[in-house]
Amino acid sequence: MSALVRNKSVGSKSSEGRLPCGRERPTGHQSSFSPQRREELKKRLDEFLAEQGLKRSEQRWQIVELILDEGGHLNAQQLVKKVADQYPSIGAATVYRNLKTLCDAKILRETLTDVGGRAVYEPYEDDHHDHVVCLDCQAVFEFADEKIEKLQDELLEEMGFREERHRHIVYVRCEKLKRA
Amino acid sequence: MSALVRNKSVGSKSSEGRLPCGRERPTGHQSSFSPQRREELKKRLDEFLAEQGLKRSEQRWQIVELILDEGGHLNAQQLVKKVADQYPSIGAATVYRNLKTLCDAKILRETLTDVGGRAVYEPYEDDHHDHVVCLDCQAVFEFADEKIEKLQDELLEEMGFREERHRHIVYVRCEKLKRA
DNA sequence: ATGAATGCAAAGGTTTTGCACCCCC
DNA sequence: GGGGGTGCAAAACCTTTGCATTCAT
Repeated sequence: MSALVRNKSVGSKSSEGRLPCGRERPTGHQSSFSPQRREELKKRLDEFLAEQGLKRSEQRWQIVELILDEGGHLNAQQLVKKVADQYPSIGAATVYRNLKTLCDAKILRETLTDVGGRAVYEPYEDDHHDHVVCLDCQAVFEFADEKIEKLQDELLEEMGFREERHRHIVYVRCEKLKRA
Repeated sequence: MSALVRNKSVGSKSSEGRLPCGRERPTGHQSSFSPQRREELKKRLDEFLAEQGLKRSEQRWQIVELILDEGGHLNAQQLVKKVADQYPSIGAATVYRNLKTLCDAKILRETLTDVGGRAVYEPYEDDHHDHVVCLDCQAVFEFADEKIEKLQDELLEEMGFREERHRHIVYVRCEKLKRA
């Protein structure tokens, strides 16, 4: 089918191979990046920092490593918590400031997929995709379908608008997952 | 076409027939409810309150009237502000508590269409629709398309999920509106 | 040494909660 | 009169900002 499905991210405890709700992850799930991808992203950040005259502080890299460990979608609070656990001396303000920098560097991008309406950060990629979010455990999956996008654009055109960007989120519940 | 387009709501100053950005509203826009619809909704609320053993306080009805005046989508802060303007003695907590009650009563429903990621309340209706939101002026319009919904459900099915609910928001910008 | 980055704390903004008082049924 | 509702203030949250200090270059 036309659906490009990449279940590659998840909520708060990625290292254990389980969803936040305690279930096994769906097969095919990538809980963190390949070493190559990690290096690529760090190199990209390095270049950005150099270009912009910004600095390579230790905290910056510690935060980046944690984000890369996570491998997928996470929101600011999750990251703040993760950082507080690993590096108690790093303050929340630093995390927020670095999230902003990482978005500027196009290492991350902000999307609004969170159940509570908060921003979720995901690895920046040029391809577009939308999200499936579990209302019970906050796990986030991705989906993409050009047919839907095409219909949407035609519809907006008819309405006299032009899409700037969009967000299409489908909510599901753990208990009703047929797999995982 | 299959698109059911009902441009019936808008941001903060509905009484003036203009969008928040100062433009004229698109033709066909309904800035508030018909007297019949208002009565129907108030009756529905009345019944709900009676059923639940809740009370008909004056403040409750004042808030409801303001919501009905608005006629469309508004978020909690907009309502708090509106209430503070009209009835300075009503506190914000009362507004929030009543918003919750109105959702329970299925007079309103919560959707997450707001640019800042905050909940927007809209009249509860059994039909489903999605939203077009202007990033510049926060105006909210509705759209619906069964073809998109059908594709979406098929796709989710393929992924092994079952939709609980969804949110599909297309963002546009005032400067680029071809009409309005 | 110069400017960026950090940590801390304070301030902002939004929503929730506790509690005494009020008032609808 | 009893329980829901209100108002106020305080508390909870999350995020941003100011400022002195530290650190990278």
